[in-house]
Amino acid sequence: MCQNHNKEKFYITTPIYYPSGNPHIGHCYTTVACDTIARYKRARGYDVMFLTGTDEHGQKIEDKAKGAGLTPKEYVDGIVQNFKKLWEFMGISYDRFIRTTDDYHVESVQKIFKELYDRGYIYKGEYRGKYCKPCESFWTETQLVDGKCPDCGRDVVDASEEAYFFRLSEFSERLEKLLTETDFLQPQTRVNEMVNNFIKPGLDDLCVSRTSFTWGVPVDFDEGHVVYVWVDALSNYITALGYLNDQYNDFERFWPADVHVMAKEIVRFHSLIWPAILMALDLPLPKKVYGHGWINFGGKKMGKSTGNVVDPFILGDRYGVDAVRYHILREMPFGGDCDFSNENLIRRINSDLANDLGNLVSRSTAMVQKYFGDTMTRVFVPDPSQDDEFVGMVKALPALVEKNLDELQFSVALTEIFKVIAAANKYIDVTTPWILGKDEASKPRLSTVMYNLLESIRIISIVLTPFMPTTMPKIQAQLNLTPEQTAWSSLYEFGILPETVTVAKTSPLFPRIDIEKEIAALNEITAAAEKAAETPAKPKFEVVGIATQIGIEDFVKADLRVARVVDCEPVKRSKKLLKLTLDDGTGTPRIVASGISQWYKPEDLKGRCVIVVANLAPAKLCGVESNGMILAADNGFDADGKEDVKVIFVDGLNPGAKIH
RNA sequence: CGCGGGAUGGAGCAGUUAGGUAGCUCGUCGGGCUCAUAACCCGAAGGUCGUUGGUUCAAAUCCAGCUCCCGCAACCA
Repeated sequence: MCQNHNKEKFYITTPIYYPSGNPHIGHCYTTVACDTIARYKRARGYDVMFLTGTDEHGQKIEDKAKGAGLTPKEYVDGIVQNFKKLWEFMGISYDRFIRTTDDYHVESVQKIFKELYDRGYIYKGEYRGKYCKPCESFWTETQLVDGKCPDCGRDVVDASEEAYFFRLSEFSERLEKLLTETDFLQPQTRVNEMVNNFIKPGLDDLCVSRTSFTWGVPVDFDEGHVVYVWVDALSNYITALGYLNDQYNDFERFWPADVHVMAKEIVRFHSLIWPAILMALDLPLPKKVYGHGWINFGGKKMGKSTGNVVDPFILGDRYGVDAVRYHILREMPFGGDCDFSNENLIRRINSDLANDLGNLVSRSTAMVQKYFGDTMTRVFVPDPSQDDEFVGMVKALPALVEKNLDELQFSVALTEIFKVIAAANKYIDVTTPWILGKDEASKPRLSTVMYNLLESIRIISIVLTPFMPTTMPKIQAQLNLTPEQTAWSSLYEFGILPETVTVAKTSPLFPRIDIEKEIAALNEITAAAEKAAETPAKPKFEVVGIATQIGIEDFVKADLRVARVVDCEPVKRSKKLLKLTLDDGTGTPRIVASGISQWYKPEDLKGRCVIVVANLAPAKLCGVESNGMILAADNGFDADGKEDVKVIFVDGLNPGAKIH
């Protein structure tokens, strides 16, 4: 338990992922990035704790499980296996994997919740919101669609439930200082967003318990309450170290975390809520929170099928896991988003990995064999005009890589490494070994040239190992390097490679890919996958359950009228709304906003007669005051699997006619 | 006037914090080389840096307005 305590520690985490679906390339990015840092830090001699895991509670999981006919635990057990399989496949060297359903975590969360309660940071209050009875869900005003439940489209009612709240508002000042006066949150651009959007308008206390679902950690001192996501999920970073549990005993050793890495959409929780919880517990704060960008597909967010094969298993199988790791880390700029396409992936593999790196190793080892046989002994014959610039670049590389990896700038680090690879290829052109090889007298000079090349390849292979942990050892094996000669500490000297070196030639490390054939093949896979996904989904119309019985007196309250659409235009700043001007027979134009722009264009509606709920209380939607509601039917799903909605048209009837 | 990010040669990006000859990768074209995975090296073409106006000797960079794209909008995990 006390081993390694003379070493400096380094604690890095991914978020715990939500297993409501299988892992995808976005999860891969975060995890591969953390893995690369973890490997790098281990190589530099740190005692590393690399944590990942899954956040398994909540309504959504409960629903998904129900849909699949499983218990929530059965459901997440399956998905979690897929996460673990993917991490193994991707070569992720995590030290610990936490599941929020693990007993020790549950135990700790209950204690943390109680501790916060005892300290007065959690209090019992009332959670108010809009409630949809059939869905048993609470919604905020802003989540409602046309004032209705975004899930089922039915009416919602004002309702409240008893809930516990965390006094987040008390931490505003300390949080603002933390964000604006330290480099806690990286990259810096995210700070403005947090401060302007959340701190300045004033932080509200946070609802941290629920009674509307049961799949979660029970509040042990108040039956019926379940700990809501924040305390449950965020605290994984300390419970996984043994905070308030007996499962582990590393909290003193590893906390505070050196860096929490995550995608930008959950930066808010990690830079506001999590520090506040820690402040309330009187615990040290993590040193850094790093929010990276997203992998997009042609500008679209990932998730839907876009004609790209993005299944990491398929890509890894076809091109090698290291190539996929390399590509996503190389492509993602610091702080920004990147576009992912199979074409770019293949291009990058061909140009960087096959042509530049793979071919460099191949031609270098081949020349040693050709001119010296398997074993070469260097006779030192330098030529400063040819050697010095190149050797200087190689010597400068380790420091550059370290600097950029310390700042999580993967893309820049790789760019620097590949500049040296390009310089090595150029060095071959400048020194023309094939000419030196023709004359026995120039063999000594040739041996120096080849030595410099092999030594630079040794160094390149070491700095690339955290990125490509499978392929680099192959290169090192070709040069017969010992562990001492591949240690990170051996980077700081040019000339570690023995004077007498034996090389082996192997098959290409990164075979070139025929881009057109490959894209065609991938498109076929995509098409097949889409077809498979579509087929069972097609006849998708489900009759939703009939709502609670009402009396005639309830029904007649609704005044339904025929109305003619006089004018219609899209609502600015809204994706779903159309603004309709109706003639309802009263002579006064009636403005109604309706969330149907996905299915109807303004010209589809103009002049047609619809049914309007005429006595509905006005509601303001995206700046438009809506007086009433158009009747429409949820018609299940169309051929593309998208929701289908049809407006009820009653063309030919008199505007104003009452319907009963 | 909700908040934030973006708009730079055919594609993808850097450069904008501290204004001073517009850079990288891929692609295209021409040349070189032949050790190598038809790869490597050199060179060329290609941009009024979204738009309008302002500050300045000088603006991709600073200021103001506008257009378009993307994301977020607090209890969504």
